[in-house]
Amino acid sequence: MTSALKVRMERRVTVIKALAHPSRLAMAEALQQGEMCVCDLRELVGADLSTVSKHLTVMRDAGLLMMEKRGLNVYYRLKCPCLMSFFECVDSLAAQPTKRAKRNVGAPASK
Amino acid sequence: MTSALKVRMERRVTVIKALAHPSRLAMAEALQQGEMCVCDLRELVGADLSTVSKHLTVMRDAGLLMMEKRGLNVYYRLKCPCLMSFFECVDSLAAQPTKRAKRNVGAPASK
DNA sequence: ACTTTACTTGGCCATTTCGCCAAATAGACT
DNA sequence: AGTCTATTTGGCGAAATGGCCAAGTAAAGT
Repeated sequence: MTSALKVRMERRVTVIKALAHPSRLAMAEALQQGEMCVCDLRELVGADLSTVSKHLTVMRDAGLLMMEKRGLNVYYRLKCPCLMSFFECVDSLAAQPTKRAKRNVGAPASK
Repeated sequence: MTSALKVRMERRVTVIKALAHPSRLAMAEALQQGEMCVCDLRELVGADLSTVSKHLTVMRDAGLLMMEKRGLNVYYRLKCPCLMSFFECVDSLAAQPTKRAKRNVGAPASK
């Protein structure tokens, strides 16, 4: 892999990895409706506040989110307009029951 | 997080994780030009053949790729038509220099 | 100034992912 | 039958990721 290609891929991977977790994905989807504060997002995913905060940091570092402190609350919002079509693409793949049969390869075809 | 939401997010995450690695991403991009055999993909990413094979398995399990054996070679091709617009979305985010200042900025250029 | 509320950060441990090597498999060739 | 050649699989250590607790920070209220 050439150095230039590698750099380009690594930049992409940073963004993709930021979405590669159920809680982060759920938060990203929810934020399509508009900004939310950390405590609302915490309620959505039901994890420890510190865990949620770290997830948000990952997404922010990747450039997915903006944060803004107003009063005691910190509000996050999406930075990109294209997540919707991205999710549609992912869902079209996720819908397929494509996972290979694991372990039991030699099983009799009883179906 | 409701159980239904969690399941939906986990399915998405499987697909997204399959793209969340520089080598896998580079292979997915290359496969947009058409099918390639494992040895070609190995040359592209420059890793051990066994490593490449495992990466391909991850993408296949996620439903991103189809495989077909012809003669001695195994050919992989993309299963989805929507990766292009997905990459455009990701790149639009990856282009921004949004990463917060990290601890060690003086990173080595490349290897 | 002290307290509360809303979050972030540090630390630690468990789990997952990655990449190499070595061994197994499968089709083609002799 | 054996022997290539192409690829997959098993195994293992190293590195990255995730989640909880505890401690730190910052704005607001008293």
